[in-house]
Amino acid sequence: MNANGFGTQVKRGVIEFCVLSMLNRREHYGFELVQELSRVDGLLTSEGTIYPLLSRLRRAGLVSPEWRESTSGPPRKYYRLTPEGEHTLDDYRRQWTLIRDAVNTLVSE
Amino acid sequence: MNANGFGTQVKRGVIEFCVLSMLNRREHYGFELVQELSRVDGLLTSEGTIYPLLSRLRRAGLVSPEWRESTSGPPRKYYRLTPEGEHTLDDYRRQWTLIRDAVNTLVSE
DNA sequence: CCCAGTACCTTGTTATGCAAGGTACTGGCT
DNA sequence: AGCCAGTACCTTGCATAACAAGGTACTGGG
Repeated sequence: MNANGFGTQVKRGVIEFCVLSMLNRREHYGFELVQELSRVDGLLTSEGTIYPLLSRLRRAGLVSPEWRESTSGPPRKYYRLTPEGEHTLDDYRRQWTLIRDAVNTLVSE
Repeated sequence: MNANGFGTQVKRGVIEFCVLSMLNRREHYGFELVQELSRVDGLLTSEGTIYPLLSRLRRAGLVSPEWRESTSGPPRKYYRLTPEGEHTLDDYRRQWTLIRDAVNTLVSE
């Protein structure tokens, strides 16, 4: 609960920020987000994190989903950012920069 | 719950990292930590965050407290890092660097 | 004499990462 | 035919931590 705790806690909110950014670049479906995030060192995540997150984002009106068939498996639910999602992403970018720089300053001494 | 949510969630764990770093530089008492952290843009925090955090750190053996009199008010509980605390701080530094760089990469496109 | 400041603490609410489990379809191996 | 791994969606329950709000106790100034 300690060795893993730090990563777990910091990821709170950071994951949401990352997902919004990825959806801003191009649309993704949930399973794809899990795989791409897990490939990044330090952001290992799971379906139990991403699917509820996507539901929250949809309920908040930040993303909109669209079912689409796949030739190689079950249908996929693609998500893209809404205008409100873009606005929120801008907000998060500012807050992330603030916090990141604050931490770097406090910690580098 | 959205405008403030991001900051709140990202701070989870980040605050612990900051406190450990500050205690590594020199000993601090709780009220002092609240004031110094609140002076930093983006890390605004409160006693309801810091005191429980210090208790957790003490129970985990990462910090050790020491009461000391003050000439200008109630006695203060000064905390300093234990050797185990220093070890944990090194760990957190590595994890923070990983996550910070991962987020910066994912987000800057 | 009260009120603001310093300094400690706790309780309850809320949010969210994650493990674990469930459904359903496809394709390959034996 | 039978089975298992992979793809893709989802939910429930647990543990954790930030924060608001409230409580205690001492000090010094108006």
